[in-house]
Amino acid sequence: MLDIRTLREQPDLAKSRLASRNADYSQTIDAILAIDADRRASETRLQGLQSERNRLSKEIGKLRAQKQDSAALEAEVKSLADEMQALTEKSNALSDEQTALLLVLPNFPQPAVPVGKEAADNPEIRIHGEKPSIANPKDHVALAEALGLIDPDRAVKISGSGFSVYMGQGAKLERALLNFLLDLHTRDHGYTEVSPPFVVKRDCMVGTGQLPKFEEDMYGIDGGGLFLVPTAEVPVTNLHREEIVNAAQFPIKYAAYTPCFRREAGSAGRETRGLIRMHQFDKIELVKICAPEQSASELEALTSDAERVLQALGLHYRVIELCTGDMGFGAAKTYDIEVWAPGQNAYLEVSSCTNFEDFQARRMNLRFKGEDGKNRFCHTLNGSGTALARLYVAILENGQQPDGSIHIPAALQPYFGASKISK
RNA sequence: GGUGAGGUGGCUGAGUGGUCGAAAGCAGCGCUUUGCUAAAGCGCCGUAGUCCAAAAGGCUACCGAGGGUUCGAAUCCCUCCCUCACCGCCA
Repeated sequence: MLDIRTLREQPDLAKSRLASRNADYSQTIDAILAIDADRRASETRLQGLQSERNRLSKEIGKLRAQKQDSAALEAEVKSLADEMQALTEKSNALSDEQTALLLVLPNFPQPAVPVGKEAADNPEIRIHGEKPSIANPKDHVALAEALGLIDPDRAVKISGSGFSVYMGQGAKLERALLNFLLDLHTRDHGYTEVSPPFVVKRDCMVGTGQLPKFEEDMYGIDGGGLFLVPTAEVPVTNLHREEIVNAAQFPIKYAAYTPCFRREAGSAGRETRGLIRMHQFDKIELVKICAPEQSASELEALTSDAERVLQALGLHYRVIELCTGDMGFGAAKTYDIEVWAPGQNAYLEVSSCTNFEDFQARRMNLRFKGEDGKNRFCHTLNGSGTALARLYVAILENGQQPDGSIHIPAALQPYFGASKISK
């Protein structure tokens, strides 16, 4: 959520900073400012009446204490009631309206973020390793089915399209990856492991920015009061919502595994083959909470931590920076990490590392006490470390051998218990 | 799920209709004094909104949340949430 004061004091600057996103928000900002002015006028008037009421009520108390007649004053206070009631309702309605609009306004991209409209405009920041030379690479679906690692048909039978079932060695590979990733980040990168609920309240979804704007992409349950988590970002970042955290703990670093549930509404037919885009997938998420001054360098470190996953597994990847038009709703700056998948002849996004600055913190009222004693909003960041299904795709497609077996990267072998998968 | 108790400022905890944003203690900050690894005294010490060009300052709201009664609500009434204890059920 953007600061209403910024919008009020520098509306033109605010409009220009949002102009590079792929929608025009100037009308929304104008609407917010009109509501804000109306709201404040109503509140000022109301507060004047409240003040008058309070003053008269104290007079009444004094008169009664002295056994004197207070009927005239009581009538005067009563005469204020109708206008006070009307102003209270108006102020509340305007306040709700203002908040509702503020919640659908995206974050400002950082000034240095490259301006662009779509994915093709995202600059490549760095590239690691090289594409392996594999003659006539098979794709992961063919490889996995041949080895019995997944069972797509039965997944559809029990849950519908967009779900997967891992079987036998396939299931064990998934479990090995989870343990490998959590160990890597907690042991080598200093993250604290968190195992959160997979269901969260609506307020949490608003806090991290999934709601109210993207409800159609979420799985709501219990009449809309609870949601299946679309990413561990939601429960983990919200752990400290409505808190004033101790700045001495900064940067707070959490690593969490959860399954991720996404409707993927509107993306039917896109990248739907195999494990690449699903309604449920596993992911290790890295979350950081820090002071504003730290967030820029923490984003670089976070991205580096996620890259280490691919380096350790010997996978070729590249890092791109998202342009203004391609960045997520709450993002101020985002790096995507894309791993090479020979069977797809394409790079697959396996991690998205984002600095949200104070956008989420303001929504969830997450603060710390500054050195001057004032409460300030924290900065929040998160990044996948990494998504599992696409990493799984990369391991199968990069590890495929001419005999149909799959080579398991050395770093993963202690977790998997074997150096290859074969029939 | 049942019964009972309870939710007050960073913490403990008083307060059952009026001058209570709220006693007191602890913690924190500042000053003073004496000195020695601390003590005493004094002062300050919640959050948010709003008014003012800004500062200073004023005003309003907030005692789990939301409604209601009243001239006036931390205090009375209703609904809900949460915590604790015991019982029931259960992986």
